[in-house]
Amino acid sequence: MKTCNQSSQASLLRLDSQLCFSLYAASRLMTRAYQPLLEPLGLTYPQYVVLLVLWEDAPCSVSQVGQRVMLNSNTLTPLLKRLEQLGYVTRARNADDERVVEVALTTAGRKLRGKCAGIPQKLMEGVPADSLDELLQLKGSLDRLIGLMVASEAEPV
Amino acid sequence: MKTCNQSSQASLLRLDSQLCFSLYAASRLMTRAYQPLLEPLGLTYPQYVVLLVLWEDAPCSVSQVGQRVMLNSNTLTPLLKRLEQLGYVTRARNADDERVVEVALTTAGRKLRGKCAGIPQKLMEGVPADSLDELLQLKGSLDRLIGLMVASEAEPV
DNA sequence: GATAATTAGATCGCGTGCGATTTAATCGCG
DNA sequence: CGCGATTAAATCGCACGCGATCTAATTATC
Repeated sequence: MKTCNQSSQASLLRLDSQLCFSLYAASRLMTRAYQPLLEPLGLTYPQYVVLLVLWEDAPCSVSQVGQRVMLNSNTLTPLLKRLEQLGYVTRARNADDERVVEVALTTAGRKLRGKCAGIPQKLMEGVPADSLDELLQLKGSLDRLIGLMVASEAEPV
Repeated sequence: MKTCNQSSQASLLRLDSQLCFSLYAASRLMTRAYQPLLEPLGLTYPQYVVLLVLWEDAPCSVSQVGQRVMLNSNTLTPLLKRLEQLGYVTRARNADDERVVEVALTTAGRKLRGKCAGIPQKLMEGVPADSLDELLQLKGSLDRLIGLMVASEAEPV
C-alpha cells in the first residue's frame, strides 16, 4: 500500500505552507486596513459590506442581503439594528408578507455612499503599480476558490 | 425609479468588483470547510492554527505564538485557556522572567498532531487536479499582499 | 538603590460569525 | 376550511478579533 511518509504529512502541517492561513491572515489585515477609513463614519467592515449591497439594490429583504454577503439573520439582524441606530437604514416588515423585513436606506445612508466613494482608491495607494495586475488575478483565483467551496458546501461529502 | 448617476454602473463600490470582499468571503468559507474536520477534536480553526505553531515550536511564549499567527494577548489568552481546559496545552510563568507565560504541549496535545495529519489532504479532496497549480499561485499572491499590508501597517500613512 | 519607563499578559467591552433553536407568518394539500 | 410543513427573522450561546486599559515584572537611568 502507498503510505504518505511522516515527513511529507508533517510539512503540510507547517503554518507557512498553508494557503488557508494566508487567507485567514490576509482577511484580518484587510479589515484592519479599512479601519482608519471607516472609523470616521462609525462603520465596521461588515457594516460597510452590507451598505455596498444596499447602495446597489435597496430596499431589499434581510435574506436577499444575506445571500449577497453570505451571512444569515443571526449575524445580520444585530448588524442591521446597529445600522438603523446609526440612522443609515430603516427596517420594516413587508405588508404583503409579514415574515419579510425590508431594509431600506435613509437619506443619510444614501449620502454616505458619496463619502465612501474614495475608499477603494485610498486602499490601493500603498500598492506598487506593478502589483495591480497580480491583485486582479488574485481576485479571479479567489472567486474561483469561492465557487469551489460554495459548491462543495451544497453537496454532502 | 432608477436614480443611477453616471458613475454608479462601473463603480469601484460594486461588491463584485472588490478584492477585499472576495478575501473576506473566502476566509469565512475556508473556516467552515475546516469545521467538520476539527469539530470531532473539539477545536476551532484559530485554535488549530495555534496548535500548528506549537507543533513546530514548543514550549513557546504567548507573544511568540502571537507574532506567528498575528494575534495579541487579548485574543490569545482566552484561546489558550480553552486549549488548556481541553488538556492540549499547559500555561506557566517563566521562572527567569515572570512576565512571560510559556505555553507547552501536553502528551494529548502532541498526540493530536497525528490526528490532524490528514486534514490538509482531506481539505483538498474536492479540488480538481488542474486547480492545484492555481492554488499554489494564489498562496504566493496572498503572501505578497500580506507583506504589503504588514509593511504599510508598520509605517505611518 | 530608588524610581521612571518599558514590557508581557490579562482584562474589558463591543461587534461580528455561526450552530442551534424559537417565533410567527405563509403555503400546501387533502 | 383545517392543519402540518415550510419559510423568514429573531434569539441564544459561545468563540473569536481587537482597541483600550490595567497589572505586575523587568530594565534603564540617575
